[in-house]
Amino acid sequence: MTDATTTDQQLRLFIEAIERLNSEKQGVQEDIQGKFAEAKSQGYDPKIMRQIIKLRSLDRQARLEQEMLLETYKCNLGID
Amino acid sequence: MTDATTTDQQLRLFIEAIERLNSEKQGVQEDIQGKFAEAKSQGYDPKIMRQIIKLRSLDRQARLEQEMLLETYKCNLGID
Amino acid sequence: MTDATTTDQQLRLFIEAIERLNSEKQGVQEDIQGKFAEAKSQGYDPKIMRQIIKLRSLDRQARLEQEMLLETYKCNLGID
Amino acid sequence: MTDATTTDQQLRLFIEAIERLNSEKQGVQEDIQGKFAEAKSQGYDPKIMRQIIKLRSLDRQARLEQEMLLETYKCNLGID
DNA sequence: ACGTTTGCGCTTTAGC
DNA sequence: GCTAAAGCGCAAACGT
Repeated sequence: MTDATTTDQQLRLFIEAIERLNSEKQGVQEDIQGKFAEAKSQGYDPKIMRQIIKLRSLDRQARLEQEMLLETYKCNLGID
Repeated sequence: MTDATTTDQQLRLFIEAIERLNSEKQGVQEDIQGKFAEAKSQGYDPKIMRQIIKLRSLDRQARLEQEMLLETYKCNLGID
Repeated sequence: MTDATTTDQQLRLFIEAIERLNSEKQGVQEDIQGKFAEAKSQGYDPKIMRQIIKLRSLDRQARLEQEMLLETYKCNLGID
Repeated sequence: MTDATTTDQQLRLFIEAIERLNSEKQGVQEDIQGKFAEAKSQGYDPKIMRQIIKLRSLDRQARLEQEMLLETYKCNLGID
């Protein structure tokens, strides 16, 4: 077996692994859409649901930023 | 327990289920990035790899389209 | 004057207008970096400054999302 | 007025100046998108336009590089 | 100077 | 089919 073949084989494995993960991700995405559809069939508005999810995400991010900022201040003041 | 409470509870469950799936999706995405990083450390160019994956995906789509078309014909002709 | 020439001229004007706006944008970006540099020379940490700005932006976004959500609820309940 | 207050005030001014410049930048960005929308409504493909602008930009960069190189030589030779 | 990491812009996809 | 939003890739900025 030549080096070139070995190398190509390695690349092929990487590519196939990534493609498999992409399929997995797509599957999860379909599950998400299924959940939205299910909720919609129960009378919930998907648009509002997305806004709520977005808002909760923003709140989480803001809180994490707060903590990071505090941490940075502490580092700058030599408090560890 | 009032109807309103039941409804809110149901909505909450949908929201949390979707948020959980979002986390799952994010995890898979991180795995993908890990694979790219691993490939990069082996000397492969991630940008080129993405192009390859895209091309293979397009080919796959074309092939699936062909298969769907064939299936449609078969259905139309009563062959199954 | 042919139609083709007229069309090309119009496209050219669009392109040049956009390129000019891009230059303008780049100029503003340089002003921003100048401000960061000025602040840094006064002893302020650009990293912390960026975090503060980011945080204030997140807060603004969250507030806007809140208002949008409220508005959507009102629409759904037929309150205008 | 304490030093701390002075410092905070100065930081605040920097932050607000940068936020104002960010708004300005965002405004220019919106103008750009407006131009693209206008071009699109005239039948031009924004995607292709972006490719053209990118190409012209690359050419310009190469030209600027040449000019910088020339400048470097001039400095090295004491010509200014 | 390089590598890492974050922010910004584009592309694509989902909803109307 | 179009508009709007979310995810992704790229590039610039920071730290080492």
